[in-house]
Parts: sequence; structure tokens; C-alpha cells
Amino acid sequence: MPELPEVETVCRGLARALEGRRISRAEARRPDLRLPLPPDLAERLVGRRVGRVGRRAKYILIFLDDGGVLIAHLGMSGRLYVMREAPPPPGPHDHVILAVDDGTTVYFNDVRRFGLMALATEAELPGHAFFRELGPEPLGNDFNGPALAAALKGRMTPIKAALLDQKVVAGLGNIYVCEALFRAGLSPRRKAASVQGRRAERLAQAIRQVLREAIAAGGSSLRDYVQTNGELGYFQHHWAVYGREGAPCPTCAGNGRGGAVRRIVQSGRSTFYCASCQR
DNA sequence: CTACCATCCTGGTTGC
DNA sequence: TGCAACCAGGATGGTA
Repeated sequence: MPELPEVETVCRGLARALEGRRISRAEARRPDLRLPLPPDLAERLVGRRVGRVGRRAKYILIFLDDGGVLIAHLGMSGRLYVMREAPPPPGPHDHVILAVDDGTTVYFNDVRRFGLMALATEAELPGHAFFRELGPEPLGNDFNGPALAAALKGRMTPIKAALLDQKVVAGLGNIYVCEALFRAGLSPRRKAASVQGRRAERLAQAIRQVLREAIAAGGSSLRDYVQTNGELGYFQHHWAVYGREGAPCPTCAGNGRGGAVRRIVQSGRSTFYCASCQR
């Protein structure tokens, strides 16, 4: 669900609520998520002070004062709610509860239970199965045209599928891949290996630009996603193609070509694009 | 290696 | 209105 901008927004909300605070209560209410919760989750959290809250790809990293790290992934429908006042009684999808020493409570809620929470030590992170094979952070300093071109070299798969592969670049999902390809003027059906040189440069910059704008908007709210304070992100109003099948293309509607946004299915997922200005 | 597909689970939306 | 089919932001493991 949530892609990089939504996870980043959640991280910032969590950082404000948790950094420097001591965990006073932890409760695992429903441990049978897709990856079962660690049986000792609560006891390993209670009494720990939270250091930094960070992010790698779509994973949230909550660093603890004993060298431990609480790793959270929202899957497709996960949410983290920060409540400053007395929280409502937990519902059936509130799987983990954390409370800290200033009275703030955090609920990890996930209707579909594709999300996860795991524990590791800071030292284990680089070699951890979650992170070992991840590609570069798209907003990091080492992500640019040449780096993207190198990752795409030799890949016969469509560029759309390649960008969803977290080994190529980390953190993109269906929405932002569609939007980035639109901004770069590249067809989602184009062979990944053909995106080299100027095209790769253009695509790398389009990815960075759309992610930055989405983060500034608090992410996109579609069905499940809300920020930690319960507010909606509003980037969904800025989508050029995603979810807009049949709508006039924002680029070529005005120049007389009158292209419309199309929906196709690639590797089982919807792709939205303009066949007239994406080549 | 690479690519495609099904699958995990639940709820909201759509169409008859 | 009722009900069934379909669809959804992700990740992975199996198969070809």
C-alpha cells in the first residue's frame, strides 16, 4: 500500500511522537500477521528509550537504547496512529499497542495483515534479509541517471515491472511508478534495458521529483492511508494518470492530440499511462 | 538468472 | 435492496 512518500510521512509523525521517549507499555494483541510477531515483542520493548526513527525503502526503523531496532512495514493496508490523549478501545485490527512516558499511545492497525513488525539489532541491519538486496534510496545522493541505467542494463522486462522491483530502486510502488513514467515521457511497456543515457537521467529525475512533491503533500490518501495524526494526505489530487482511466491526458489534451489516459494490466497490476506522449 | 503467476487477508465498490 | 464478483498501495515463493 503505502509507498515511500506515505511511509516517510508516517515516519515523521512517529519521530515527533516517540524520539527520546521511554516505552511504558507494549501489547501484542494479534500476533498472527503474515510474518508472526516476535513472541517476546512486548517484553523487549517495555522500558526501552526510543532513539531515532528512520526509514529504509518502505520499512520504518525505530532505534532503541539497547541496540535493538523495531522494524515495521505497513504492507498494503497498515496504519500507525499516534494518539496524544486517551485512546479509544482497541478494535479488531489494532494488532500492536505502544505507549510512551508522556501519555502518547501508538496503535499499529492492519486490516489485511500483510504488514509486519519485527525486532533486530542495529548490527544485524545491513545483512538482514529485509534489506540485503534492496536497491538505492531514490532520494539519496547515489541515485541518478547512470546508477539507474546500470540497474536496468540487460533487463528484458518492461520498465514498469523493473521499477516495482525493490532491487532496482527501493520504495516505489504502483502509483509512483505510473506517475514517474508519465513525467519522464516513457511508455510503461518499453523494455527496461532500453532506458539508458538521457532517458535514464530523465526517469531518475522524474522519480525524485514526484516523490519529493508527494512527501510535501503528506502522501496520497487512497482508501486506507492516513497520516499518524489521522489527517489525509492530498497528493492523490495531483495524480496525472494513476486511477484516471479515460481522462484527458494532462500533457496532450491541450495541444490538439487529445490523448486519453489508458489502463492496461502488466504482471497482474494496473498500469495507467498516455500512449500518445509516453514512448 | 529472469519472468510470470498465485497467494496471503479483508473490506469497499461495482454491476446485475 | 441483495448479493456476488471484482479490485486494492506489497512482497515472496514456486514454476517454467
